[in-house]
Amino acid sequence: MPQATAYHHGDLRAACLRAARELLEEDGSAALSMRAVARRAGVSPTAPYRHFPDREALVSAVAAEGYRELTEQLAMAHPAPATPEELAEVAVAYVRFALDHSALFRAMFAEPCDSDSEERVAATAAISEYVRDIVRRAFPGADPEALWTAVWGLAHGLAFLHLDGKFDAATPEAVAGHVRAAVLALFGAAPALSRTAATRSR
Amino acid sequence: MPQATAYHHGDLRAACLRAARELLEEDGSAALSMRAVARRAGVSPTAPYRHFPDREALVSAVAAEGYRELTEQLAMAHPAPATPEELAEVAVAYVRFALDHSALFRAMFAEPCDSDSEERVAATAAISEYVRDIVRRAFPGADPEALWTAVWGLAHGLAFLHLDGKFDAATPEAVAGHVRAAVLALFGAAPALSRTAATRSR
DNA sequence: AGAAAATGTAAGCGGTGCATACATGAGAGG
DNA sequence: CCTCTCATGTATGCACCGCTTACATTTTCT
Repeated sequence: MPQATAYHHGDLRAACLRAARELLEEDGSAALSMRAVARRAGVSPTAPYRHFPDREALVSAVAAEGYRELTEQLAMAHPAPATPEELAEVAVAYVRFALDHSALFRAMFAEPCDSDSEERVAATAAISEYVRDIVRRAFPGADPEALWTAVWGLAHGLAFLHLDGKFDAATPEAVAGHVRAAVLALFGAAPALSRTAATRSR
Repeated sequence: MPQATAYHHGDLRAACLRAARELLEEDGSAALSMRAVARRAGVSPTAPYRHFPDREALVSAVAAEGYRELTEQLAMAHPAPATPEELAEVAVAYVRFALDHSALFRAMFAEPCDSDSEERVAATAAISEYVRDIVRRAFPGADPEALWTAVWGLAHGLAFLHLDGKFDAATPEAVAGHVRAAVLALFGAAPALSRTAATRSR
């Protein structure tokens, strides 16, 4: 571990990540810039390039942090969801994370990424695995590959649509209620749809 | 309608929109810039500002076009979907649109927008209405507000996850099969989940 | 101690959004 | 027909951006 001096920072990489997170939390609308990160870290504009080859690498690194935190939040919402209500709570946690850390969430999913960051793909693989396990436990009989995709997609889509202001997101409670209702409606309506389809095919 | 001369363009606003669309289609990774649009339209760098107060206004205008086109594509996939298979086809069309016009789709949904564009909110309202109507027709008994939200969210989430390379999107057929399977799995698995929940609650 | 590698700085290029001031020409009022 | 007005174009300039290249400082290895 390097020593901190007047000239050398000591742990600039970590300082950059911290600065980037702070900037994202403070101004969710502004795009993250290398120079702003450098300023925040109290260092010359080009210093961060010693630790991140380009802007995308920095974004990928903070995104990877975000993936890990999101996974934690989901686990905290319910350790092993099995009922529709419990699954809905996990979806609520997913959407809440997106709204509470909107800029970070956008960095994680909305920016085009070349997926060249090893740390990043590992973190996304981890969250995928987590959702997959939930679904496998909850739906022993179904096709897990198709179903975990659908569940993740549902939560992800609701998160993005809320983020973009397509739905009312005035209060956290309103959002939670909305997401819960949507998830439960989809699960609850499926039998009705199947019945309808069966009736029509007669 | 103004006349075109050597000095005055004639219909620069439309030319800017066309140029913006072309740039988005050509290089889906680069961010749309006012100056690039101006160059493409063969006009000075600041000329577009006469027709769009800022970059966001231009993006909103092309996004509004995108919403209308997306709605068309959905209608073309199936005029009045009622069965799970038909609904899945609409979802496939949604995801295909996102992948075929990835930069446009990102402009429509991934960029933070202050929703100050009247044209834009009207176009999003139209697509919302379209999905709502589909769901109302297909699910006469269910809570329409919650359910159309869920259906849109599902398609939207699958689109974004594919766009971000979270799933294999090598061929259009693979994507279509994936989306179809996900939608059908969610609808098909719901009864199984209910049964599981009922069993556990005993 | 001296060489080499790591990590910082300084300067500069071409790009961007956008504000401000100026140029052009089309259409309305007389 | 002439002039005035104003919509629509241009020119210029500022601050910011990502990133490169060259240079300075410090640590570490031999």
